[in-house]
Amino acid sequence: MSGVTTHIVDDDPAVRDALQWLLQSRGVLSQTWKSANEFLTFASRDLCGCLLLDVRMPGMSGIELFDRLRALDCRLPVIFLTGHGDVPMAVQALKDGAFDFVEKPYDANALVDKVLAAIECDGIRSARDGSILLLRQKLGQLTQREQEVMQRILAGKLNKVIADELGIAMRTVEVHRSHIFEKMHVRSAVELSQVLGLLGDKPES
Amino acid sequence: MSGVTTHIVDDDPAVRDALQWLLQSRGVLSQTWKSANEFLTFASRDLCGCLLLDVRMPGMSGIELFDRLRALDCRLPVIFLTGHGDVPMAVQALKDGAFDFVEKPYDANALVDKVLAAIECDGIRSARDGSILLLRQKLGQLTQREQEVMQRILAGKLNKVIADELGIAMRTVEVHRSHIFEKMHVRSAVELSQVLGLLGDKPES
DNA sequence: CCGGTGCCTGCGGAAATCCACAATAGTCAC
DNA sequence: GTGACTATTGTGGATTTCCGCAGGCACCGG
Repeated sequence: MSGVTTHIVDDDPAVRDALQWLLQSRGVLSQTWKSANEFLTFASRDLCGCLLLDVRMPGMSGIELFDRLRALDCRLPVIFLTGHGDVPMAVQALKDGAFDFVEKPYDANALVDKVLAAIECDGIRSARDGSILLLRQKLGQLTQREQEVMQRILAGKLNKVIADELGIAMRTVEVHRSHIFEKMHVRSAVELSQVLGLLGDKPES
Repeated sequence: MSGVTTHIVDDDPAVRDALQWLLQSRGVLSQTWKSANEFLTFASRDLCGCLLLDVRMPGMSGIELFDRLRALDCRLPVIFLTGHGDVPMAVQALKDGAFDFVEKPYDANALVDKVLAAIECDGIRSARDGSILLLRQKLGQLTQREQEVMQRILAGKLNKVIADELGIAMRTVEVHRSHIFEKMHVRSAVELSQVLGLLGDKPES
């Protein structure tokens, strides 16, 4: 597990250093990358913190890196930095889920504030993602049959009906039911439906 | 109930007419307003469609109108139109929840597409808002006591425990329970918790 | 005063849930 | 083959839920 780190991707060494120094002066750990590709080889789903991304770079652009990260299911909040941005580009980036879009030259204090906000936002997200992951893990422990039964329990069906639908004895349904509760760490169908409520919701922020 | 309408707010008559004509040519009904104030007197929570908003206007600016509408709980998706926009302004608007931010001169086809997207988005939102409203209405029909009981049912407590906590007989709890199910139009505690799941979720889109 | 509503309670029974104990059978890996 | 896991079923009983029937008490508006 890599800690909370701000990843800086920029082809200009001076910019990288300035940003790293700025963040360090405010107590924010950071790591720098010379190109989109370099970061991409390192990127994974479970990074924590945020990403400061230059738009215009030789090779892969920041925008393209952004898209690729999304494809890799990397949900790190992204703050774009650019000296040659225009409104449509900023709008598109934000609509695609970027956290912010800042023009160079940037205001140091404001930028740090944005980074801090992004980090906090990511903390919330990753906490929620964690509990969802745990939930999926528990769900994965369920047998095929148990999942079939669970689905019908959540539909509010009586054990008798479920047994009928699956062509098995009511007693068997009861056994599955108790196994489900045990594996999902809940003690009633109500709790179960509440816990599973998290899954259906869209992961917006 | 006013139907799905695109509201155009711009101080320039030529722009208003051009936009209205453009939208009409693509089958989108619209209504025009000469100023932010004029629209504000008309605005209400239950408008349907979208809002095309000029940023720079004499008197109240589009941004300010936007803020006021949010304060009035008017959730109409807003597309900003401006000839003098900059990146920070666009970023701020989008982060505040604007649907889009378009520079003049605009591309006619692209703009109409954005309007259509906004209208569709609003349709989804208003449908969800409608069901939430209905839900709150049903909740409002519940007696004080019934709400207390419901809360404990959702906590997964047994009737016996609930009776104990409220200092009443178990039979009474049962009566409340059945009244709750009846008023909420559900037939089990599981359904109840699922229906109420909609309320807890943030209304993002 | 009377009717309506909300809140509370008891009785008794049908139906459903929960659970311990006990057992059969198929699959799969070691 | 043996052991682990899964699916299945049964018996029997304790507990809980659900519901109709019946009644009491308080408050409030006509």
